[in-house]
Amino acid sequence: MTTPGRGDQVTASPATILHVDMDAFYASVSLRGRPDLAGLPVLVGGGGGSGSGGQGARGVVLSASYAARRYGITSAMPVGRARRLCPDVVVLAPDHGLYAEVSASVMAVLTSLTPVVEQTSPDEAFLDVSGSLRRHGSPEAIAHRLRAVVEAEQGITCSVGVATTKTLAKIASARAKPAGVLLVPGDAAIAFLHPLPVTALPGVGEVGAAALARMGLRTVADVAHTSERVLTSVMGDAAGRSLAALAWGHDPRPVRAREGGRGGGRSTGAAQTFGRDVADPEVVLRELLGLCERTTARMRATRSAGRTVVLTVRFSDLTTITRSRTLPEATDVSRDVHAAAVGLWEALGLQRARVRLVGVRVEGLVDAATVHHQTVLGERASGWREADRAVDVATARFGRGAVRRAALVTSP
DNA sequence: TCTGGGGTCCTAGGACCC
DNA sequence: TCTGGGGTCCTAGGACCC
Repeated sequence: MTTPGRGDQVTASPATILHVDMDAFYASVSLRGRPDLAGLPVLVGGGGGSGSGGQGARGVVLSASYAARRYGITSAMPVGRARRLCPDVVVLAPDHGLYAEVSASVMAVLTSLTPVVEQTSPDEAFLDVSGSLRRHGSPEAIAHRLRAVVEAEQGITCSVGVATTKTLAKIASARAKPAGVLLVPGDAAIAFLHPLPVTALPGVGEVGAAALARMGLRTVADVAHTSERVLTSVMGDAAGRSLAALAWGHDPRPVRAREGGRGGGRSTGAAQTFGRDVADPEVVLRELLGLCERTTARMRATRSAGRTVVLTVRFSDLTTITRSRTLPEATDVSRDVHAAAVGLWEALGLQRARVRLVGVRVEGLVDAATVHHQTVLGERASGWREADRAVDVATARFGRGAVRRAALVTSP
């Protein structure tokens, strides 16, 4: 509790929410093991095109070092374009196992400062430190300490925003980069927020910004002084309402500690861009089988099952369609998902279409334990579930690809 | 020689039920 | 025997985020 001294503006709430964001996370982690590359333009990315033919030309930048950013290289940019911007850029393949390890270590540091940690991605988290002030000092002191500990223990830097709400803390951490701490006290929120461009608000991307610009709205202040009715008419109901609130710093969402991060999620899936566009349906179908197995293996590993199977097809002109089918009961059986996906593919009736990408997702995930398997009278117990388990066990022991469906084994 | 892969959330229309 | 409107489910597409 604060002791109200003279002149203390007793404002709504103190700034006790922290947003921690690792700086150029994947690139920084990969560079730890390569001191010879320190300070050089480096990007993590590429890969891509494990499908038939072609070679990594279709990769994008996952993360770029700050030296690389000075050449205009940004994440999500095609690697080819990055190379044109900076011919000397060093391209490293991603190491997701390592990133997961470092991420867990960083989250452990955060959890040592407060139990209220909400991880939102491998390299970002919100903290509510209102219960930790007596033990660890002011929110700003905690932010500086956390930054120092992460850097000392993990050899990578992060930036921290400190504010009264999640959105303000997130905007602040972005403005603190790299390796900084930015505190936005409650009574300074509007002065901080209003001069910023609308794209500073989470949820406003290229399309949203263009729509707002057509009405002459470019800064957060412009949005703040526009009625919610007008905003919803341009941006849609939900986005308009949230925009009207965020522009005045309002954001009631609490920081929610996640229980152990167990296999939650509402959907899961996999997609593959071919190294070269594919016209042969057999190739597409073979890829589809692999994608279904990858997806359902992940579901079994997280003990989830789902009912809606979604097929995604992207054509050579980049137009993308989705088709979905909802099953009578949730499943994690590879064969069920595959059957639905193939049914959706065949219903498209494509003739000689040039396919760039296929994907499979399963939506409406629930805890697999809650799914009751009614066996229809007279139907033989299928055994496919047991077959999947056997594959999972073998894969765990011998690695991915140890066991494959006959259709996946390409003959020489 | 453009634009990956993993997700979340929202919208909108039609079916269907009350 | 005219017909309002709400709720939910399903499907398709799109914006956005990391």
